[in-house]
Amino acid sequence: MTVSNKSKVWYLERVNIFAGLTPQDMQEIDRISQMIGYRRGELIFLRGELARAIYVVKEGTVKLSVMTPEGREVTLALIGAGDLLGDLPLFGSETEECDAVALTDVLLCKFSAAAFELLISYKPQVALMVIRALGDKLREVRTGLEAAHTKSVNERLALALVKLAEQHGFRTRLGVGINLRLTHEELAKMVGAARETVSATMSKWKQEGILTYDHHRILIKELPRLRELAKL
Amino acid sequence: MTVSNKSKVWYLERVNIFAGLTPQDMQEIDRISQMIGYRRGELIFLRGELARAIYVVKEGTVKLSVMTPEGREVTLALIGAGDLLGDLPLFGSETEECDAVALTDVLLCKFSAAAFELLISYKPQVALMVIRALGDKLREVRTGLEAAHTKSVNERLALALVKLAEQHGFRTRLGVGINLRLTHEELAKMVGAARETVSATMSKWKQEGILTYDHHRILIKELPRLRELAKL
DNA sequence: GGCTTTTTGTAATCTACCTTACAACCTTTT
DNA sequence: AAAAGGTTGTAAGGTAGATTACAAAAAGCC
Repeated sequence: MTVSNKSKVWYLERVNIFAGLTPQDMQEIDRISQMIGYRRGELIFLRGELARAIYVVKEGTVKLSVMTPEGREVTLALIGAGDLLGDLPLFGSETEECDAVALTDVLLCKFSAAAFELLISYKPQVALMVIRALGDKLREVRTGLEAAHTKSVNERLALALVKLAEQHGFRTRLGVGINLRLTHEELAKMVGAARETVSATMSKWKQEGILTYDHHRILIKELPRLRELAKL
Repeated sequence: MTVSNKSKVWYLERVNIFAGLTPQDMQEIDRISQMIGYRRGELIFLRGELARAIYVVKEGTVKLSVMTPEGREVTLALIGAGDLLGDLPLFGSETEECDAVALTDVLLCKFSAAAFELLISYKPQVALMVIRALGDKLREVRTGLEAAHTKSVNERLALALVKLAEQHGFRTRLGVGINLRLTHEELAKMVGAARETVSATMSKWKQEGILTYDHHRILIKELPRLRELAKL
């Protein structure tokens, strides 16, 4: 599903990677990129595919995951608006290293490897922002690894929910809502746990009034208590 | 311990980040950088310190770790020759996010944040190599996270040893040696396990002839079998 | 060479969490 | 409306691996 090429600039202005560029620069970026939309559930790329393009997420969120040889899925990251997506040769890998699926309807800005590389070569500002974005990702995954090695499943779950609330949540009168239609199964894959354990803990927290959920929509009612539970 | 400033160029030539630069470029890098040595066990920086410099490892290996609030240490990565070290503002963080300790005697090439940023700004080639280096790191930590979420302690230990053999090992007639003076405690912090579990497994593998160790020096005798055990 | 400190080996508990197993429910399809 | 498929709640049983606890061995230090 390819979207009209007009007025991408409007979107691009609020993207991290391109922050602080002049309108002319934005038009140049507009020229060399292409807008692509995906529906919830659609596949963006698969592990092992030739990495021919890099994407910047404009709207929506993308799930990055890998399949173990035994067929278990592990979610490595959720990529939201303003983030980079893809493992292009530029980043040191010929092929994609993860599967990418649209978790919501998604709007992506697509660059060919060559175009992006060229852009970086004569817009050092963009290079710096890419470096910063990668640094942020690295830090986030490291936090996840630390958690996996030292925290209990419940602590990791609380941590994941806090992070979701911060990065994808929206304030309401009753608390922070998360609109990603995450099933307990999905949460389990994010924290590295069995779905049953996640269900048990979620329903306990629901009873304790820390959060609610319905139709795969989570509402965090007491974020501070969740923070405590995450030992953060 | 600061080392003489002469003839750094000789070293710099074999560093990933600066691969493919001209001799003039190397001299420019020589001019804006500073060589620093650390002894085994010395502290390079601590989490929370202002990140004022970035380092490129010339020789030796550095351990990156974090301390949990409860006082447990988690090893996040070993940084070897040619790698980047440090969380400078450029990467999106004002302060260092980890502790860095010299695991062997180490020789580092130190850049001030400003100098490095400037270097990147007018040497896009360097920017590309930095991006590649960060991409590699990211992929490595993701593999670790996947392992933490799906593999058993023994599989993770086997995996860590295979990686050590590949990245820090040297071939001998009897197998691949690892000269990092790693105690079982250190191995445990790398794979997220209790030291006792690591000791038990190591001594089992020693008896089975897969590896030996003595004086904290590990010799992998049957790398292929270790790969099997890692389910790789 | 003796003394202290660190590292290793091993074994007996104990527990968090996975696995297995259903039943109820909800959602989408026919 | 019924059927099929996916999601959730809950509980019993099993196990990997943490914890605790020592003793032996090695390494660094005086």
